[in-house]
Amino acid sequence: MTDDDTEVPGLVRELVTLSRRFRANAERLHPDLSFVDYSLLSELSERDGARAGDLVGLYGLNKSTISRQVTALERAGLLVREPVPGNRRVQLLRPSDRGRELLARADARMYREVDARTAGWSPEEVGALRALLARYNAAASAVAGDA
Amino acid sequence: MTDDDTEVPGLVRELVTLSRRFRANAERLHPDLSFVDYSLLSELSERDGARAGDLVGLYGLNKSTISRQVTALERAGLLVREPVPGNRRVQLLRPSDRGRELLARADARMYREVDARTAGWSPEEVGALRALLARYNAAASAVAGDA
DNA sequence: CCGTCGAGGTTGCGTTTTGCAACACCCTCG
DNA sequence: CGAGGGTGTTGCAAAACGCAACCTCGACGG
Repeated sequence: MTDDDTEVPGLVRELVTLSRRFRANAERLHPDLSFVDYSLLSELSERDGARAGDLVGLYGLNKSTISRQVTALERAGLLVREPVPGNRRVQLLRPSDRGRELLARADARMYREVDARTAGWSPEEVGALRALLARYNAAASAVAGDA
Repeated sequence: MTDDDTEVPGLVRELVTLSRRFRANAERLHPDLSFVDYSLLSELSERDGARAGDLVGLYGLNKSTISRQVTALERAGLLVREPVPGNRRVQLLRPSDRGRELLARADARMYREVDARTAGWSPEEVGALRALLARYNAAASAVAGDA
C-alpha cells in the first residue's frame, strides 16, 4: 500500500483495457448469446438459482436493467422463474434446459479462446491470474457493498 | 495448456464479472468523465497521440463507434485533432489541457479505488496481477489481430 | 386488526454505447 | 490517369443502462 503504488496506474490501465475489450470480443465469439445474456446465465448456472437482487449487487447495475435482461432471457426461453414457498415477493432464477445448452456452447468457445490466449503460460501462472482476479473481485464486492 | 484447464473456467468467470462490473463502477467513481471517455483519454495520454484506427484495434470496436466518441470528446474540448504533415487522411488525437486535467482527476480516484481494493496485498501480488493482465491483454491483441 | 414502512421488482422515458452499411476523401501504384 | 485500398464519417437501428414512479408483498408497532 506504500511502495507498490507505482504498480497501481499500470494495473488500472490493464483493467480498463480488459473491461472495454472483453465484451466486444465475447460478442464475436458467441453471437447466439450476447455478453449480457452469457454473464447472467453463467452466474445463475454457477449458483444454481439466484434472485434478481443478487445480480444487481454482483454487477453494480440498476434494478431496472437486470429486470429487463431477466425478462428478455425468460421470453427467449433461456431462463425460468421459480416462486419461493415462504415469500411471494421473490423468485428464484434458473437457466432452462435450453439456456444451459446455449451456455455450454458459449462456455466451450470462451474456454478455447482463453486457452489460446494463455498458450505458453505455465499452469501456475493461469492459476495465479485466476486467484488474483478472484481476490480483486471479492474485494470489489466488499467495497461496493458499502455504497 | 493441458492440466491447467481446470483453471480456465474459473478464470473466464472472473474475467466476465470484472468486465461487467468495472464499467458501472467507473461511472460512479468519476461522474464527470464517463468510462468511455476515460478509457480513450487515458490511452491517448499514455501514447501521447494516436490515430482513431489504433483505438479501433485496441478495443476491438467498430470504426464508427470510435469516430463518434472521438467527435464527442472533441466537441467537449477534451481532445484535439492534429493533422499529420505527409498524410492528409490521418489525424493524430491528443488530449487537450482540459482533457488532461479531467483525466488526472479521474486517475486519482481510480488509483485510490484500486488501492483500497488491494489493501492488504503485498506489493508483489499487485505487481503480479498487473503483469499477468498485461500479458493476457497483449495476447488478446495478437489473437484479435488475425480476425 | 390495521396502517405504515421497507424489501423486491416492473415499467415509462430518455440517454449512451454500439454495429452495419454506405459514403467521401486521400494516397499509391500500375 | 484510373482502380483499389486505407481512413474516417454519417444514417439508421438496436442493445444496454439509469432514474423515478409505481406496484405488490411481508414485517412490525400500536
